[in-house]
Amino acid sequence: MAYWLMKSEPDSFGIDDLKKRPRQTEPWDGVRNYQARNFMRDRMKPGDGVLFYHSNCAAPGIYGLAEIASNAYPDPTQFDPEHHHYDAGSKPEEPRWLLVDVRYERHLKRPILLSELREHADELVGFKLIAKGNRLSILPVTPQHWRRIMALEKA
DNA sequence: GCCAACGTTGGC
DNA sequence: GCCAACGTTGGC
Repeated sequence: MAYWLMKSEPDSFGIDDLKKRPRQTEPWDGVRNYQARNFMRDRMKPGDGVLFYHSNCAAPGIYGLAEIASNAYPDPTQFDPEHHHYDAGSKPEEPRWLLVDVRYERHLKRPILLSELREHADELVGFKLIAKGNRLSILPVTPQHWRRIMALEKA
């Protein structure tokens, strides 16, 4: 069992939206970065834990928990010419982009903001989220970092 | 809105 | 293979 952090912009799809979904589950479509795709394809397994992160908003931070709910499968939006994430170079017989389903677990009792995570940088050495210039939308989280972040929720 | 950091593209 | 130009991400 592994742990992940997944970013989303709450203006388009936040943790509240995930909670309201049928079966509280949503295909995580639109990932167009090879490193993030490879995490989904090669390392994510159903049952893995997810920190649901809100980016590009007034108070960026971790707002809830989710879990991986499927193995990786082709992202249908890559084949839809009308879709914002259409990729003309990807062929159905050889899909370039994959996704996983993500299922809502719970909101955090309180958000753990990026600013607070930075204050605890000494406990989170190596956590890519607080590294400078991080832009990856899916990040692995070590069990140690997961535990420390969970402890912050209760602090 | 600004801008630094990063990934991708494409000419050579 | 190099690297400049460009587009995107995301905090502030």
